[in-house]
Amino acid sequence: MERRRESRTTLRELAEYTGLSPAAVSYALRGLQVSAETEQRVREAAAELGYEVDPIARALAGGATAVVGLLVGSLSDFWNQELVRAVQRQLYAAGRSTLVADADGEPARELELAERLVAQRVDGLVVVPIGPASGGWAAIARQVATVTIGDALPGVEPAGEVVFDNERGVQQSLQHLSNQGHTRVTVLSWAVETSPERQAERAVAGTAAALGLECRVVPCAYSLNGSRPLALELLAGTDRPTAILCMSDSIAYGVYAACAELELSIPGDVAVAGFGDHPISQLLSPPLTSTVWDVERVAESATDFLLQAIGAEGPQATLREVVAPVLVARRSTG
Amino acid sequence: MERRRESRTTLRELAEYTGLSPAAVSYALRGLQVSAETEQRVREAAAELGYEVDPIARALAGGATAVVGLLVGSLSDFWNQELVRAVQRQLYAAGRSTLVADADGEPARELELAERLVAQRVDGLVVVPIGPASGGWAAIARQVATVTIGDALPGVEPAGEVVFDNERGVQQSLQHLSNQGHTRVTVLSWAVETSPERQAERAVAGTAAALGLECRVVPCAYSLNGSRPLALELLAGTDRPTAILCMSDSIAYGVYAACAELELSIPGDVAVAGFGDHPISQLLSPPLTSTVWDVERVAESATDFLLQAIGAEGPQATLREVVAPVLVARRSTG
DNA sequence: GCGGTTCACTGAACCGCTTCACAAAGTATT
DNA sequence: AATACTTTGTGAAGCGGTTCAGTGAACCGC
Repeated sequence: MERRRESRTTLRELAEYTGLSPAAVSYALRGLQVSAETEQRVREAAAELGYEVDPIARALAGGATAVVGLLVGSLSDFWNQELVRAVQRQLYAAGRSTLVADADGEPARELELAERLVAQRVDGLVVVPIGPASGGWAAIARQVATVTIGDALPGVEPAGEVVFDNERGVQQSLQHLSNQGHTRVTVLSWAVETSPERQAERAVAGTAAALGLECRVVPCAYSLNGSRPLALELLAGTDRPTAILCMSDSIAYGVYAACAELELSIPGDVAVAGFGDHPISQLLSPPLTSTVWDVERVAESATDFLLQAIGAEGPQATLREVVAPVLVARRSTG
Repeated sequence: MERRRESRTTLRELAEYTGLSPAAVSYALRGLQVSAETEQRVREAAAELGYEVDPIARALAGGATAVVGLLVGSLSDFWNQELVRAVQRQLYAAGRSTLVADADGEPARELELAERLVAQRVDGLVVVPIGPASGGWAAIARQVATVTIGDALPGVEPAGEVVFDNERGVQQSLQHLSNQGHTRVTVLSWAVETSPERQAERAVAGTAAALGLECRVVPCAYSLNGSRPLALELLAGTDRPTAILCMSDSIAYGVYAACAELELSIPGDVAVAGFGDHPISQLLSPPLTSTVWDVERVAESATDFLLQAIGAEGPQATLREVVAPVLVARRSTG
């Protein structure tokens, strides 16, 4: 396409203009080492000439890029889409750009994407992992401030993490289903086979036992299209569960679709509960019972943590926030 | 956070290792100017040393970044979220990363974001505008290959554009509503006040007249939360329309929410039609009548155009694709 | 009035890659 | 055999910032 950059004014030009050395200007622009008077003068000159630092040059020279990588395990999941939007917005407000990468449900792709982001010199990394994270993350976290949302990364002491209290979330959901008189519930969770000890599953087993529920965990892709065929199979079978707990609203949508195809009524024939509470869930018919993980709140904490970590001098203690589940009972569970 | 980049091997090291000059290696890595034999040797050495070019350095020196900017007018719109996912995936397949920016419904913010993306040295720009695009776009398009999706950018001859045949889309929708016996329809469109001559509105007026419909166009934000209050007002009023045509499914969702609050039945009390056909729309009750704009297809064309433009030598003719509307009649319109 | 600090600023090297002008060697042309 | 192109490769100058060692002036206590 043979496009030319319009030549923006450079720091050197600004230096000449102000009669200072490039070094002085560089410092002045960052409020370092120079007298208030000089800083002022440089600022004004910069405004006059319409000067703006070149993020690329700054990055190469070892400075910050003002770009943050946002690595999402599966962008097919609607809740994650909302999360991306929210994080993106927060980072924008903090003057940073967002490099988004989607592992598209392939755990193996995550690390590669992370490396790519690091190569792009992102100042920080927000990871919404989809297990099982292979090794190699430690090296990433060593090079760049990393915050995780949801699952943890193995062998990594991230700068910050926002974790969902899935255990309590599952407990509440199962409790609720049990209260509604359900006894046979299937849990659709994308993570089961990949990391056997994961919270949610332990919680399922424990709580189910306590409640006397007959409970089964079935692995399921993290999207509408992933869950529909599975749900069809599940619901068409002879030992249809009386309730399905989906570890994401997107999964629940697939179940709704399957029910529509099989002409099963919710919650009459089978109750359905989601996780995450996407804005659309309350518009479904029946409105979907779900567990709220406040997207905005999560995004805010994550970016807070990240910005703190980026700003901090040495390695700090891991910042951590556990997000409490809030069950919203709607009509999909009776 | 005081994080150190692990020192990757540099091109200079690779040059020493192979006994060539840095220049030769640089050329070899890009398959330029050197003998096949040398190229081979360099490639092998690169593999041995685990060398990978530094995208930042390359960008600064004037090469390509392999990063594409994706600028979305409103990421609150669910269809746009899907579009971002799709474009992101396509670009990933082409070996490129995506810098996502969301104007968050503020037309004024778009240009600033675009400039930021250009400053980041993106190789190309995909813009999903929300009008009215102010001037300044021409400068952007001159610097970087630009593809638009949906509305056009004023004063710009983009490298490519994917446009929706909104005119026919609206025609079909109104025709359909008319066929269902509706006479008073309100169109919710985010763009009305901002650019009076815009396609859709002209189409509305024209078609409405032809069909003998009493038709009103009301400007509306491009999201669920934006349309709900508006819909409440509209539906609570005395001269409630018999049908509402929403220029995005997200808008329609807000109308559903309003109907639920007011206990109005769809399509009994008011018919609703959307635009874009988000995957969830068919799960609503009643399933939403909408007009399909195939996201994957749109994303593919857009990235195709962009990659061609990036690869091309001189300015080319604008690549253009008009996406035809496909009306999917569901129960929300009776 | 003198060593010792601190403050404000400069010069030059450097980040890692690209590119331009040019050289050496090989091949074609007349 | 002399001239003129190719082909393959080199050296050095950028790209636009940052940073580090160093310099001169001002300030300090005594």
